[in-house]
Amino acid sequence: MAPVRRYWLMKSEPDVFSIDDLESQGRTSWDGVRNYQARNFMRDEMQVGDLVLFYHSNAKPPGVAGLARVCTRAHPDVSAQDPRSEYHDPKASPDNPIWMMVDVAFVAKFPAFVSLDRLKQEQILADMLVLRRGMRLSVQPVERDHFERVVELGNK
DNA sequence: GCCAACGTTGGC
DNA sequence: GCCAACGTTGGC
Repeated sequence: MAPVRRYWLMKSEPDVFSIDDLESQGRTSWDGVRNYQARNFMRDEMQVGDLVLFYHSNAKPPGVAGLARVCTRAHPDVSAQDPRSEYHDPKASPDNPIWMMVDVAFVAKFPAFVSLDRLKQEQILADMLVLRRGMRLSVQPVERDHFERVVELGNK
């Protein structure tokens, strides 16, 4: 039975890590997620091969900058155990890492950046999670129809 | 810089 | 378990 591919949106502040950074590095461990719901998506539902909308948050303008692919299952985010890391969590330990991450690989930078304003103009995307008021989740599922439409917009 | 929305913490 | 206080997110 072929696995059902899922689609995701992951937020990154481009001042910290942008789609260009991912392109030059090829792949990265998605460290620093410190929200349980976001962690649970990575830990419980992400599969190798899932595709990801790479979203630039806290940016001018905010929006979807490109595509990435999940290339590992979830594994411990060891930055939580590093006292010198800005992502340090004193409750995390080798026996109880608490926080998890996946690795993602660069797939493409969109020829046309899909701004948040542009997303809001699309009727078909009206109930996309990222457009919901107060939606702060940095890792969120995306419906296939929504994913495909965003990719169309990005490739225009 | 503002601030609404949300998640977490901790006293009770 | 409640909830006020606090910290963070993230668009504007």
